[in-house]
Formats: sequence, C-alpha cells, structure tokens
Amino acid sequence: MKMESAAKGETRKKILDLAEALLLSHGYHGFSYQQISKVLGVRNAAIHYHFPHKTDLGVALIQRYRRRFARFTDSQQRLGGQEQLERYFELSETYFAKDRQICPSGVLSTEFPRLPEVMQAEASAFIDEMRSWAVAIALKGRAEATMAYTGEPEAIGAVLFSTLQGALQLARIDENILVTVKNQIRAMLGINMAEFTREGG
Amino acid sequence: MKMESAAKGETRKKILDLAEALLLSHGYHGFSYQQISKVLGVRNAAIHYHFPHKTDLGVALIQRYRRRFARFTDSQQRLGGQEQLERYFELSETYFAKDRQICPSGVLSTEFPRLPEVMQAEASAFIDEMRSWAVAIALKGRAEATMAYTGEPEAIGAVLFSTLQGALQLARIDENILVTVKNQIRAMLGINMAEFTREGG
DNA sequence: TTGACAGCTTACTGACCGGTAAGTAGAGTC
DNA sequence: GACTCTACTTACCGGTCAGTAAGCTGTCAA
Repeated sequence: MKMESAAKGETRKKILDLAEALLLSHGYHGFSYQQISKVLGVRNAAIHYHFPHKTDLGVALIQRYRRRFARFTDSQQRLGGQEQLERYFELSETYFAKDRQICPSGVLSTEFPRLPEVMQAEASAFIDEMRSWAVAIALKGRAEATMAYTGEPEAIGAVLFSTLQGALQLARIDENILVTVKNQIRAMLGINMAEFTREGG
Repeated sequence: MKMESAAKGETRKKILDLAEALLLSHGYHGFSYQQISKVLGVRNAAIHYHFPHKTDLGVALIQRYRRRFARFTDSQQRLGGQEQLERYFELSETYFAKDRQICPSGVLSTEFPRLPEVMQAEASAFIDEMRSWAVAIALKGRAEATMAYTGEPEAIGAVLFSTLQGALQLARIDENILVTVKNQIRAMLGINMAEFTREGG
C-alpha cells in the first residue's frame, strides 16, 4: 500500500499548520492530537513521532511565530510609522478573517497560568517582542512627527497592543468593534483619517 | 455520620464561588467538576445534583455576573464620569490582585466559539452590558466636560473596554502594563493626572 | 545484500472528562 | 408511624485525553 511517506518534513509542516489554526481558534488546551491526526489521515502516534509531547508542539508553534514575526518587523523597518501601524492593523484583520481566530498573544496570555513552563518562557519572549514592535511604531511616528500624542511611546505601544488584543477577542461577539477601535486609535494618534478612506473600510 | 447537610443553598453558593475563581483563572474548559468537588469535600455527583450539566453551571455563573454588574453600575449612576472611570479601573485591579485572574469578558470572548449556545447568548448579553457601561462613562465625561477627547463616546467606550481586557491578560506576563495603560487612557481622555496622584499608585 | 534509519502503524495504558442510576440519611409534614 | 422531599452518596458508564512500546516498510548508503 503506502507508497510515499510524505516528502520529508512535509507531515511535520502540515501538523504545525493545522495545530496553529486550532490553537488560534480553540486554544492550547482546546485542541487534541486526535483532531490533527483525523484531518491529516494519519494515526495519533504519527503526531507523537514528530512531537513526542504536546508541549513540544506548543513550543515549536511559538518559536515559529517568533521567527515569522521577526521577519515581519524586519521587512518593515524602513516604512514610515503610519504605514507600520496600518500593517499592524492588517495583521489583526487577517486573524479575524480566518475563522474568527484571535491573535497568538491573546491565546497565550489567557492560558498562561496553565501552560507548561517551557511554553511560558517562549510565550513571554514572544509577547515582549510584539509589544516592543508596537512601541517602536509609536516612537517612529513621534520622531517623524506623523503622529501626535501625549505621553511616552512605551505607554502608547502598550495601549496599542492591549487594545488590539482585546478588540480581536471581542470581535467574536461584535464584528464592528475592530474597525471602531482602529479608527479611534488613529484619531488618538493624531492621524488624519482622510488619508485612509481610500482603503474603503 | 453526616449531621448537617449544608444550610440550604450553601453548597450551591460554594460551588458557584469556586467555579467562578476557576473560570477566571483557568477558563471554562479549563476546570472540572472534580476540582470543585475535591475542594468542597463532596462527591462529583453532588455538583451534578445542583448543576446537572456543566452548561447549567456556566449559565448560572454568567447570570450572576450580570446581576452583580447591574448592581455595580446602578450604584454609580450619580457619580461623575471621572469617578466612574476610576471604579471601572479598580474592577480590573481587583481581578488581577486575586490570583492573576482575568475579567469574565476576556475568558468568555476567548472561549466563545467553543461555548455551548445558551452560554454564548448569556455571554453576548453580558459583554454588551459591559461595553455599554464604558460608553456611558465616556458620554458622561463629555457631557460634564470633565473629559476631553476626539471621536464619539461609542468609540471611546469600545477602546476603553478592549484595552482593559487586553491589558489584564497581558499583565500575567508583565505586571506593569495595567498601570501604564490606565495612565495613558487618563491622558488620552484629557484627565489631569495630578488629581489621582493622591491615590499613591 | 545487508544494515541502518526515517516515518510511520497497530495496539495499548492509565488518567480524567462529563454524566447517570440507584440508593440513603435526615428533616419536616400529616 | 408512614410519606415526602432535599441533599447528598456509591458505583458506575462511554468517551477522550496524552503518551508509549513494539512492529513494519520503503529508501538509501556501504
């Protein structure tokens, strides 16, 4: 029977992709190896072959997020603060569009106390990187004078990060909150709304 | 043996109290009847006697929140917008102080897609009430001219609600974010910080 | 041709999950 | 003293969870 045993690392990637979707929609404790193996058409133990413990899978997921997020920010270092902010906004829009997922930081911080220690460490580092990026955006916006706000960039970044995380979760109950919140943040950062009406949304 | 079979409705209340703490720290799917019965010193089936299905317990918890929150807002109708805002802030502080709990809306919106339908309906109503109160605060602040902001009260309320929900979750990783975010919100609402330094932090 | 290894499978374990049926002790009512 | 109700208990159930041991198969290198 079995002819191709998956072109090396292919199954592993499929597992990660599926686990990621399940993590963002159901949470870490909300998905099982069974759910993954059923969709992939393999046995439960096949998942355990690639990720002996569920913790290993969890850690791998966060590490992949961190690599991905690092590439994301790297690719935007040269953009202006306003453009960076809009890309940041788009990130959350993407999550919501995909089966009403919430952002990884939302899942991880909510489940944090019940996460295995190694995952907590990875999650802390990841969340720190996300918040730092929000701060960097605020800092750039002020330096360029394309944003105008009272208070320090650190505080603006913290608000930006917290607000989007909360709004993305609440969007599951009221879809409109994401757009409302983004517009209000733009207003609070002194960004001329007219510049973004061309986006049509 | 057994002499007192709990002074009528006492066990039921104990179950609710324990379940509430577990809900806010571990989530709805993150606690079990076993955990409750073990602490209470009763058998599993005793919990099922009071709440036949876990869904019943979940609904009862949200309904109790809604009653409590209605009393909370009722008692503050006559306060000024700034005072109302500070009470709102204190709410989140209370959750965090109690074993790093997060707010019920955070748990419920995060787990929303996996919640039983009856719980989803209750959760939606509850979250709507919480957001409405945030809007009411912003509205009052503007009417009294004790707050100054651009944009509509609806948007300010949405930001206020989202931000606190997110910050409360992120406080599990970085404790400082709650204070930072609150100060920044005050600044964004044009509230004179000096007025609140008497609180000492 | 043999041997090693990757990538699985079959078959299982023990713990825990929510939930149920049947029985029982005590208190209150008639 | 019999009846009834509340508030449980004991003793299960089937299902699902993460995890493991041992076996099988195709590929590739020596």
